[in-house]
Amino acid sequence: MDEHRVPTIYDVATACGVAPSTVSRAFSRPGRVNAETAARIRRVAEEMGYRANPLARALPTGRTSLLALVVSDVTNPFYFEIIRGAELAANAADYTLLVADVYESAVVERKALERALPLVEGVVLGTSRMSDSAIRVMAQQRPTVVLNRVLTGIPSVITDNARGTRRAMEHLVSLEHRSIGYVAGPEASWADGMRWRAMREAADTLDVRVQRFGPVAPTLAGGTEAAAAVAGSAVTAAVAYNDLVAIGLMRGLTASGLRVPRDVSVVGFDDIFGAELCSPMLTTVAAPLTALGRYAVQTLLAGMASRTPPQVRPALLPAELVVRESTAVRARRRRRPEAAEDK
Amino acid sequence: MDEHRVPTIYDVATACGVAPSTVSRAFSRPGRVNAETAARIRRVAEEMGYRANPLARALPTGRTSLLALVVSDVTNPFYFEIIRGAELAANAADYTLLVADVYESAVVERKALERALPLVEGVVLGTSRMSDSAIRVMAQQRPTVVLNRVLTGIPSVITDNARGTRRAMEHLVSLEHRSIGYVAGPEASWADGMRWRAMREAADTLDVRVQRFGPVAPTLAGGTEAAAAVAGSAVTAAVAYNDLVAIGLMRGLTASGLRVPRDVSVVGFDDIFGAELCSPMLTTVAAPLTALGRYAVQTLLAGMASRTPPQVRPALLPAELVVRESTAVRARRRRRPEAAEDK
DNA sequence: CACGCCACGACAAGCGGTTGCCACGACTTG
DNA sequence: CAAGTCGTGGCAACCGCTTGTCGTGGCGTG
Repeated sequence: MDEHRVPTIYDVATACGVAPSTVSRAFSRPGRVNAETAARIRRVAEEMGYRANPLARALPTGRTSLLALVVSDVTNPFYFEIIRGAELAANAADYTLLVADVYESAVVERKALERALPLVEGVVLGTSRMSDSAIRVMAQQRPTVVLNRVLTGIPSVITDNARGTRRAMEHLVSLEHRSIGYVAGPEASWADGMRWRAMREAADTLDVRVQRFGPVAPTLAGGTEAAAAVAGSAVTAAVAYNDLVAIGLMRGLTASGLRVPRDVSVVGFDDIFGAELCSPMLTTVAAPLTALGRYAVQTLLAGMASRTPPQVRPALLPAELVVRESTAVRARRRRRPEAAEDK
Repeated sequence: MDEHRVPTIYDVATACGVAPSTVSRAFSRPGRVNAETAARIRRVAEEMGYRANPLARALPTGRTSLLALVVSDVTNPFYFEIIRGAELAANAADYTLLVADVYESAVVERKALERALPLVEGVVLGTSRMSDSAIRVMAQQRPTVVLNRVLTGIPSVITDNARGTRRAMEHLVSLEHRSIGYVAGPEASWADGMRWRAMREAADTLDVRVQRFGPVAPTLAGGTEAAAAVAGSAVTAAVAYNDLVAIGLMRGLTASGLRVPRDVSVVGFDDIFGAELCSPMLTTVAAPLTALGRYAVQTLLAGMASRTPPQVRPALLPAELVVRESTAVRARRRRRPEAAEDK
C-alpha cells in the first residue's frame, strides 16, 4: 500500500487476513462477525488510521449523514440560535448540518435546494419563501420539516405565539394600557397573521382596544416608518411584528419627541440578539430559538427513522414574555392631545 | 426503467442509443463528443429529468463541490456577514458551503473537522481555536485558508486593523482627546495583539498617551467589567477590543454616572450587527465582513485550482472607521477629579 | 453416526459516475 | 494507393463501501 494514500477496508482486510466485507461488517453490523475477529479488525484499523469514506458509504446506501437547514437570510439574527440548536441536535445524532442561505429569494431557495437535495437525507425549511405546493413537491423527495409555518401533512414546528401574544397583552393591561397598537409585518407572513389574530382575541377577553398599523417591512426602517402613525394615534402601547420593527419603532417614537416607555410602551417578538443591546432594553415575547432549531432536527430525524409519516399536528413550542425596560405603567396623560380616552 | 427511480446516465444512454461514457462526456467534457450528439444527449437528458448524482461523481474524482467554513461560534454576530460572503462566493463558483459551528472549543473543532474533512474539497478556518501545528497538520490534508490569523506558509486573509486603529486614533485626536484607553480582549487573540500594538504606534506618532485596561472576556459583560477601571482613570476616550466589549463598556460607564460620549468617547471594532442598535450608536472600526468571507473562499478556490501553493503573504482587507454617536469632542473637564491633564 | 442447523466469513454484484485506452472510419498526405 | 492522423464513440476498470447469497466447518440431536 502506497504510503501517501488513506487506508481503505481493503488495506485493513489484507492486514488482518480477512475479506473486505468482513471489515465492513465489523464496523457496521455488530454481532454479525465473531466478537474476537471484530475486535482484532478494529484494533488493526485503528493502528492503520483507517477512516470510513463517507462518500463511498453513501453511494450504495444513500446515507450521507447530512441534513440541510435552509434559512431565508443568515444575517438575520433571528436565525443564529436556531442554527445553533439545529447543529447541536444534528451533531448529537452524528449528522452534519448544511446551512443554506437563500437571501429572501424563492428562486435562490429553489436553486439551493436543487443543489443540496441529492446530498442530504432530510431538510429543515426555516421560514421558506416557496409556495405551499413547491414545498409539498420537495417534501416527497426528502423528509422535510418546516419551521414557523404550518402546512397540513408536513411536520412543522412553530412558536406558540398565541400564548405569547396573550402574555404580552396581559402585561400591558396590567400596566393600565387600554388602547394598544399592533405594527404589522409582511402580509405574506404566516406569523404576522397569527399574532394579529391573537391580539384581537386577547383584546376581546381583556376588554381593551387594539389598532393595527402598517404593514411595514420587517426591519428597523419599517419600524421607524410606522412611528409617525403610532405617535399620531391614541394608543399608549404598541406591539410590533418583531424585535427589529420594535426597535425601529422606539427610535422613530423617540425622534418624534415621545419617550419610551414613559409615553409609549413597546413590545417586540422573538428576543433576538440586539433586543437587550438597545436602550431602553426591549420587552419582548421570546421565541425559544435554540429549542426551535433543535426540535426541528429531532423531528426530522424521528421521521426519517420511522418509515411511517410522522405526526401531522404542528409542534408548538412555548414563547415567554421577557419584561425589560421598554414597557411601563401608562402615563396619566399622553403628551399629544389625541390621547382622548384618558379616563 | 422503474418509474419511481431517478434516471442515471445509463437510462439516458439507452434512450439515446449511445454508451454511458458518452453521456458522461457530453456533460463533463465539452468538445470531446460530437456537438450534435452532445446536444441530442442533453436534450433527452433534460426531458427525462436527469440530474447527475453528486455523490457518484465525487467518489472517483474527489470533487464533492463542498467547502467547509469553520466558525468558532455561529451565534457571534461577527460571523453573520462573513458566512454570507463566503456562501456567496462559494455558490458563484458552484460550490456548496458547509458551515460548522464549534462552540469556541478546540475539541469540538477537531471533531467537526474530522467529520467534515473527507467530504469537502477545502476549508476556511474562521478564528480557529486550534494550535498552529494542528492547523498545519490539517492544512496538508486539504487546501486551507485561515481568517483573522496569520500562519506562515498558509494563505490567510485578515483585516487591516493597523490602519483601522490609526484612523480611530486620528479621529479621537481630532476630537481633542489626548489620553486614550484600550480595553484589551483575550490575550490569546492574535487580533488583540495587533490592535494594541497599532494603538501604541499611533500614540507615538500622534503624540498622545495610551493606557491598557483588561484583558477582559470579549463579551458585553467583559466590557461592563472594565468600566470601573476606565472611569477611575484619566482617559477621556477608550477603544475597545470589539463592539461587544465597547457596548458593555458604554453601559458600565453610564451606570457609573458618566455620559457617553459627553464624558468619555468609546470606539469599538468590527461593526457587528448591533453597533447601531445601541445608544448612543457606536463609532467603530468596521471590518469588511462580507468581503472577508468572500475573499477567503475565493483565495481557497484559487489555491485549489492552481496546483502550486498560493501566495503566502496574508491578504489585508481594508478596515474603515464608521463615525456614529459614541465619540465627541473631549469635554473641557471630566466629572471626576482624576482628569488632571487638561491643558 | 448421519443429518441439519447455525455461525462465520468470503464472493461478487452493485451504487452512478469518470476516464484511460482502444477501435473504427474518414480524411489528409506523400 | 498506402500509411498516418484525427475525430468519435465504446469498453471496461476503477472509486470504496454495502449487502444478498453462498460455502464451510463445528456442533447438537435423534
